[in-house]
Amino acid sequence: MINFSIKFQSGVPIYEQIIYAVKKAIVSEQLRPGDTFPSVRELSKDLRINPNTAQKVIAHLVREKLLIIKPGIGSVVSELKEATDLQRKEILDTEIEKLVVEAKRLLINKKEVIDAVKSHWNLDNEE
Amino acid sequence: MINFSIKFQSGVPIYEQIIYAVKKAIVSEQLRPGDTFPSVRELSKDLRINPNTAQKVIAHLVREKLLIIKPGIGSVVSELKEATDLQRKEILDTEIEKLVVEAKRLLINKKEVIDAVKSHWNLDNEE
DNA sequence: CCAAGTGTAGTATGCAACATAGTACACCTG
DNA sequence: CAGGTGTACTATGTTGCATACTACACTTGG
Repeated sequence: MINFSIKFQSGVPIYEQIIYAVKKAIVSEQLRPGDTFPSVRELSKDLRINPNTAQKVIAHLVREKLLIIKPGIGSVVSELKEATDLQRKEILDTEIEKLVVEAKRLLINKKEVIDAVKSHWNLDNEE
Repeated sequence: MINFSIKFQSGVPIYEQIIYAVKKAIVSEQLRPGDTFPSVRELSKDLRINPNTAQKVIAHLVREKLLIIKPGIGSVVSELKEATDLQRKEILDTEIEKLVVEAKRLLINKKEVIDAVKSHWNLDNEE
């Protein structure tokens, strides 16, 4: 049984879209630590994607420590981990800089951006 | 003469890196409206990239209305334009949601994120 | 006028990523 | 021990990226 939803859109790799959907589900507590996660074959069948693509998704999520492999069983949602210094720098420096540059070039106010952050922080329950 | 700097890093398309560097230069006022921008051939020579790639960069920037073509002359930095509703939605909804999801999964505080936004907003003069 | 520079368009090649299909193996569970 | 699990291959087709090269219509500046 699948416990998150996806609407595929072209232009973005399928496996990235799935990974993001899973992260969103975890962050919004639709998926909680300890919950079982679909196996490679189950995921590929339910989402009608290739087993290789499903395997790619799970491998990524394991490498990012969002899933833990239970040999012979499947995988399980893990507890959230603190960011490494490198991950922290990537977000707070690189990613946010990109966001600010794009906002500034489109003449979007600082307040609008910060309000949007606050807004998304409090409700991650979209559709 | 090139009036912005780039350090290429692998994994990201060259043309995207250049586009971003130009945006950053404009936003930080190292490039101002009316300034002349390198021609396709000049850009390809100075950055040692293929003319096609340079053309791709300029075409993108023109389509985003950051440059204006002066036929026979070259191109010129344009005034910043207000975002369309679609661009505004893309940033304030999609992009910021992605940022928040990634921050939350890495247990980064809301305050840290907002402070980083404020910080990047005031000084775009790195290195 | 005209040489030189401009943007633009086209063909072609090599490379890598993405998604697909199919097969196979070692492992653990029930 | 049958069946499910993750994992690892090979292979194909498509797409995007970067390169090389040629060509054309345009405008500038001498």
